[in-house]
Amino acid sequence: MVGLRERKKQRTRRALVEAALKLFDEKGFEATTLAEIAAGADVSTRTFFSYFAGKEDVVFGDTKGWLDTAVAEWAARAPAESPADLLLSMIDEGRDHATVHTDLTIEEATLLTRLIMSEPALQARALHLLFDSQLTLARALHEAYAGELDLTDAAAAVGAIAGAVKLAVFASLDGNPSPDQVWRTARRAAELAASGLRTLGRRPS
Amino acid sequence: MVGLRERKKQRTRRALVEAALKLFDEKGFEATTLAEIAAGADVSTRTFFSYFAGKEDVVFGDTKGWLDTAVAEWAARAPAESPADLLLSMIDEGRDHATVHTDLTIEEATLLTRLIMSEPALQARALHLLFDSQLTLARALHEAYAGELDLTDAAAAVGAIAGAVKLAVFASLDGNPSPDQVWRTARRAAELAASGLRTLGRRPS
DNA sequence: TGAAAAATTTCAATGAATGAAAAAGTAGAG
DNA sequence: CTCTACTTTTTCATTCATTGAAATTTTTCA
Repeated sequence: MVGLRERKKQRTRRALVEAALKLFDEKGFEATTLAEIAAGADVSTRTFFSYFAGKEDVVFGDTKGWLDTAVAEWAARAPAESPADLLLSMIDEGRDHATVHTDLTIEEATLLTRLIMSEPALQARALHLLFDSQLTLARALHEAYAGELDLTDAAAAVGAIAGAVKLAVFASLDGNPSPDQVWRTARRAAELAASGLRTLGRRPS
Repeated sequence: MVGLRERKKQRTRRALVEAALKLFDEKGFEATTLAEIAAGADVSTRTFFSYFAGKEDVVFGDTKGWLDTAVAEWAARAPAESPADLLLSMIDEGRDHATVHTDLTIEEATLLTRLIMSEPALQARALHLLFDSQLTLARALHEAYAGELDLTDAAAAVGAIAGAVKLAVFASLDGNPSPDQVWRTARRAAELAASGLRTLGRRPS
């Protein structure tokens, strides 16, 4: 089923991503022009746009796609657990999910992180992506726990966990933590949000 | 100290904002060109950029400025209350703060909300703005509660409250709520985050 | 092979954003 | 009032992202 055409397209796509990442790394996101990326992948500038909707999309690849898929899967299981527990287990499983559904090397992942951290445009895009899936998840939970959880509360719950994790992880990123440390930070933040902030105030671990 | 020069600049700025808002309302954000905005304010296109860094900035005005100011003020008071209470009181006071420090009519505010809700680019920008001040606030809290609250926990706390409020409010916006209802939603979401999500699961109010 | 279908390239335009130099307007001294 | 220093605005020219359309090349398959 994977004819020459498909194979070629995949190759071109990868070439574009690699060329782009290389250039972004070397000269920065802003300073890299689409013309250069296209040249690096040996295609015309116009062709770039039949693979990606814009410069930023090279960086985020199919993030939206698998975020939506993951959200749908989790939501489907919802009724089995309490909202809080479900949200927590998502963090844990997200870890595996991420490693499986992403085809990036550690180096690439690190580079992407650095890029997103430093480029405002990418940061904004990332936040937007995250926000959208939170909304999707909230709606899904609202459906899943029909009658027990109104949309606003579902949104508040999802937002609280996601917000806690997001900000905690980001804040911790300064110290160049290992992926493992990042996940630990995420889990702690999620626990904190689930248990309530009132438990705060004294020295944490 | 308010010579002709200053007055004129303020007038031009207001003219630009008004022209832009009018056009955005009529034809949408994307469809409006800078040339049209400039024409509407009777200045050259180039002049637009000496007032705003870009098209999006017309919409957000000095949001970043007063967000930062507000954050600084709140953080200064921090040691007086527990982190959770401080965060909660920020919601309440934010309401007054917003009405005082904003020079928009209700109609304009409504229009801006609609715009931001519908234009992805503006949404992304808004999220980014919010994110930045959360980070600032988290750092400020970390300083304020020196020794008692590590940065990651501070970030988690701020992120949880802000995330809950953000998503809950956004989700509730579908029903064209009154400003008052919006603030109530915000407060409920904040309470929820502060008390912990585990309190969820049964019918809320 | 020889189309039909799909992808790529070329060409042309629009619109945002920015730099630089020329032109207009404003403040203040005399 | 009027000249000069200082600011702002306007013009002009350019770069770059993004998009549409037509022409061209590739791939697929009967």
